[in-house]
Amino acid sequence: MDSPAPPLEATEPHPLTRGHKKRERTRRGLVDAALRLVARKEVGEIALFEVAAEAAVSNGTIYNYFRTRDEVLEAVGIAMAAEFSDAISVLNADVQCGAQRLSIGVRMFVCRSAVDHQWANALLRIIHFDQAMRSRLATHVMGDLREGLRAGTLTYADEGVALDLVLSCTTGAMRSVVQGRALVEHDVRVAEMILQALGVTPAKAREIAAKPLPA
Amino acid sequence: MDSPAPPLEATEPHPLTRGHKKRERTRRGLVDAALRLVARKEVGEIALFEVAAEAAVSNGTIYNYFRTRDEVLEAVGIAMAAEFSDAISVLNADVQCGAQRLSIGVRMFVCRSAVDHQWANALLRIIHFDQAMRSRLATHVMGDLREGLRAGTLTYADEGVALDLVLSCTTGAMRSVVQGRALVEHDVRVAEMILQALGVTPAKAREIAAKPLPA
Amino acid sequence: MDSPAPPLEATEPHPLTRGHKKRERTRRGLVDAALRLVARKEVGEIALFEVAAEAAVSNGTIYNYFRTRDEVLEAVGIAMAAEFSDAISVLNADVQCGAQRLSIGVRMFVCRSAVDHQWANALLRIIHFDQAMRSRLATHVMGDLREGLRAGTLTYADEGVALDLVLSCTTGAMRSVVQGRALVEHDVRVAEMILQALGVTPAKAREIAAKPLPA
Amino acid sequence: MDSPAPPLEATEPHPLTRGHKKRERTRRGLVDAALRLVARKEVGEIALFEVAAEAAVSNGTIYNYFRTRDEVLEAVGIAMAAEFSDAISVLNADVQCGAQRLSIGVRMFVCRSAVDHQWANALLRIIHFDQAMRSRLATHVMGDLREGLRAGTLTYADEGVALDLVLSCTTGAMRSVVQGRALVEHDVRVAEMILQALGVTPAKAREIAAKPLPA
DNA sequence: CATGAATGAGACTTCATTCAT
DNA sequence: TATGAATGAAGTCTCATTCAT
Repeated sequence: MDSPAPPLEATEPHPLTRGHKKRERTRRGLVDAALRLVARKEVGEIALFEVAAEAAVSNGTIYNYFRTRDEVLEAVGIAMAAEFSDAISVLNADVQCGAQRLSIGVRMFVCRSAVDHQWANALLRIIHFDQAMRSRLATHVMGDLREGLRAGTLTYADEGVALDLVLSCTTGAMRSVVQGRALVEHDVRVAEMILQALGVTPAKAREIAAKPLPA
Repeated sequence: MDSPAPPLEATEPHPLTRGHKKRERTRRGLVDAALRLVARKEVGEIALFEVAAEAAVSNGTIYNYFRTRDEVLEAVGIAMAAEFSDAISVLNADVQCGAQRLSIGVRMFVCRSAVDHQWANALLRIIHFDQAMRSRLATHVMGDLREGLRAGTLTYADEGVALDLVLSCTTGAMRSVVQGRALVEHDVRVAEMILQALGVTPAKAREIAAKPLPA
Repeated sequence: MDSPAPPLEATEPHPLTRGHKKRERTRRGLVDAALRLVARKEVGEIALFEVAAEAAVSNGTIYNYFRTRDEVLEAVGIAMAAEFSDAISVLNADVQCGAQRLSIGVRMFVCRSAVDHQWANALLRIIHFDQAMRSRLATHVMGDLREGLRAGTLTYADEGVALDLVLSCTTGAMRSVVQGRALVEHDVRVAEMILQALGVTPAKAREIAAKPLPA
Repeated sequence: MDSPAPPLEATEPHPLTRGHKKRERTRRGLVDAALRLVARKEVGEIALFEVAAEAAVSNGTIYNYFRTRDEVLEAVGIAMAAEFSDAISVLNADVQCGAQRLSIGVRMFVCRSAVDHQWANALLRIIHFDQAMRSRLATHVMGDLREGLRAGTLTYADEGVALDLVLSCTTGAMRSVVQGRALVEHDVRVAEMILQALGVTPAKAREIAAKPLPA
């Protein structure tokens, strides 16, 4: 996956085939299996026959769906990215304020990490090796940053640096949580500091960060 | 970033042997070779015969110095850690203020990344796979954080979260720089935001972050 | 090159079935597809799924017509042999003299090779791997040789050696032509030398070889 | 080996290494093993692990000497070619007359085929798949042809066609012999016909072909 | 019959590690 | 101690063949 990543939407090649229902199910099974493995071990250590075994299919079946090992891992990245987009869209539903949205996003990621270590590990690993994943997340964050700037809630010198900060701190916190260094209200603390870094006053930051998460 | 660089060489078993000078040189050559490779490719992709070739020794020679592949990589981590200690010691020389020291540390890491991508890549990769490395950095940062808190310059709710933030943001910025997203005064911007996150007012943060780096 | 083309179709098991027309068409499509592939690559390198793709049928369909990969290739040999019989029958129409018939046969094969490389390649490959093909050609040649001997036009010590010579030289020339080493009147030159080898005087050989080919 | 065959002399990479005696022995063992296999089965059917087994080395050892499967087969072609050059040089030692040399060459190849089927099979297979081999043989034959033409012993319209004829007939005869269709004095008969094809009168051809072979 | 997903044996290749020299 | 040949387990990928739909 170091390769220049062609733009692969990749999910409706034979929409009209007969057995295409089963096909999609198997493919999904393979990607899910791979995701479970990514959650457990380093990407480079995953053998394809493990993926096959985890998905309960034969060794060669993988190659009915992916031309190469890298294509499998790429599909994993894409799948996870899709999930994020969904998850994040839900969060954004009602909230208008950019700073608030940021806070909610950060906290949701941290909280989910605490609850679902597998998910968090998979995410962290994929962000590390799949550049595309990073930029997908960036898109969402960027929107919130700009909204906050426009509304005057946020102040920051450079958008790129701000984006970096949000992403790095969130993933850093997720890693901490996964590694067992979670605290009470870890999510709130992290969000608070991020907001301060983005120019929100400590008091206001504490207030925004403390708001209850949407159900 | 603190503490007078502890002597972390940890590898003088036979201080009085005859060929012991040469032995150390060869060993060092191997570790350096490995470091150069780590700078270029993912740790998991490095083959031992590449290390041997890079160090211009034979395949089997490696096993006169290391029992296993992992031991080689471990040594790489230790070597890099030693270098940090050196690098950081220099920074510590004259500055007393914790916030100031933090700022200088962050900026030095970011600046060096801009100048020496190989170094930065190696560091980022090693932090990722070698847990020990991370805690070594943490020690230094922690000292500065506490000093800042004692002096009243910094305010933060939780030390662990603050530590995470400093480390994540710094490595995040390094990654950005390595990937070509560097800006003018990137280091200053990042330090500024980190200070704000740690409770320093925007004005004061700007002032501290803007101070010239020690030669 | 002799004998009125024996009916070598050998594959009419159910002559009265309903879908039997279509069945034969599909089968023929498969064999033709295989032939096109044989013309392009070495027999051992041809994968069945390529045959299926080339014939625009599904993977498994092949097994409704052939029990095994080798059966497919065997059918290819048989099909090509049938074609030869046809091609050669045409030549036989009017000519009586064995030497003349030989000359015409050789020249036709060489000329067609120049015009249709695919055909030549397929033939050369099949002769190489399918022994049956070789003996089928031999039958035709043998007749002409004997006729020539009886008529006193040809003189040769051993029939087997003469046969070898005719076949080897003809296929050798075909290979040359396919590989781009064709000359003007290549066919005539080759026929001439073969006739000389078979005891025809140079002058007479030249005369026979130069006769125009039947339309 | 379909690739454009780089000019590989390939036999003195590390002439000064310590264990290079053993190295050469192992390499030779591998090529010999491969040759034995080529004599038994089609080139495309030879698996590398068979070569390893035949040479009594481990699977991976092959890759200490060859980068890829094709390189192994290429080495086989080169080895056989070297042997030919040697064999043929010996024949040429004393004989001056081109026609005579041709006759001797053809007969030696046919006779050796009768005695050593493995050798013949290997040669036939390699000529078929390794174009370089063919041109190497051609060089020798060409010299004799030209000498014969100059001396007036041979008469032929085109050198290329004559070359084809000599090579095709000789290999054709070798194949016959290997397949058990050998006759008494097969070699003499073939040489005789080839000479006739090259313009030698039947009487003279018989005389030249019948000369005893050099010890 | 056609389809094409699934199978699984088997091929190629890599590489950490051992060991005789 | 240095060398580098040998090892063999492990992994990636191909493809003939089967079978439920």
